Amino acid sequence: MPSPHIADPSPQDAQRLAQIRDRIAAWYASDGRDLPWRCPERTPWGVLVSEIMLQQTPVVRVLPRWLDWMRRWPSPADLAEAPTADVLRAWDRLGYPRRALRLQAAAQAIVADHGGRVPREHDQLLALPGIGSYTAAAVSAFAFGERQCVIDTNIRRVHARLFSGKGLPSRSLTAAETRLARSLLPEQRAASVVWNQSVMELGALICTARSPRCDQCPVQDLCAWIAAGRPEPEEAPRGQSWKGTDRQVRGAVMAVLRAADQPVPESWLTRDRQVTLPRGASADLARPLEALLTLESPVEQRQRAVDGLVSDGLAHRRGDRIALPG
DNA sequence: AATTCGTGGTG
DNA sequence: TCACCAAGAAT
Repeated sequence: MPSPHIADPSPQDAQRLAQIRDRIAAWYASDGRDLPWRCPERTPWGVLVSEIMLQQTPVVRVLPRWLDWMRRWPSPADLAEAPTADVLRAWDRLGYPRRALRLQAAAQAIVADHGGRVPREHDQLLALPGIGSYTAAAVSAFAFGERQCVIDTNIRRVHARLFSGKGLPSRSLTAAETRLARSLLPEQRAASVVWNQSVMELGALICTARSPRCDQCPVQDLCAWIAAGRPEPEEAPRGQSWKGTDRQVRGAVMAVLRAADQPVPESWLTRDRQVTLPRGASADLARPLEALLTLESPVEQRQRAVDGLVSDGLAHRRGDRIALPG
């Protein structure tokens, strides 16, 4: 039964922790992915963009969007002055398009308050729109090499299994988890960066949520969860509702607006089962519009979704038509 | 603390 | 097939 190394770890625990660090670091050096936001030429801005895009979004989906984005807007100042419609279209289908809005707002704040350079300190990053506790720590650590306690979903899962012997972490981050994570973080800056990065990568590639590849894990023999016989997770995950919700309609409306090269009549977005396409509608407009119009959602729900997008700043009303802002 | 917010791949 | 899941943040 491994103790959680909170205050005064025993020599045994200290030795086990040192082994864990070394092995995971060695595994990361040989098996870690070669991602463009990890290459030596990366910029703090590139790291920040990647962290925002990667929120709740798989790496494979982010890769092509990140490459285009960095070529088009290689600095915060470039993004700051871009038309919002361009930003939302470049975001494409990464999901949660409010992130794109906040990323641009963050770029504008970086220009206004930090001379156009991404700040390196946690508190200053945290003050930027769309940047929370995780992203602030991640940018500070991965872009600037600072010693930060990074806690994301991967790291939480590895900690839960390796040190706490649980199948999965609880739904929300607890104070005990944060304490544990702090106690595990190496004192030296360079070592702390490697620890953050390598544990996160282990969670992403080996210690996965669904079917972990324990046979490939470098610390299999040191894992508290395996020692406990891989017990099932305690609380069942709560599903993310989607079908028949406003989110589904918001997504469909955004798809139409992204594809449209001119403002779209609001009635097309809200009338139930309207199938007549606008005269001269392009093929790009027709496809998502058709998908939207066949959604079995009440007219009132569609109206609510449109209103929500407008009030969130993701869409703009011009008379009875709506379009992307900017 | 519990919800809301997109999108698409997958076990 | 269909929940579940993916480098969370804001409220």
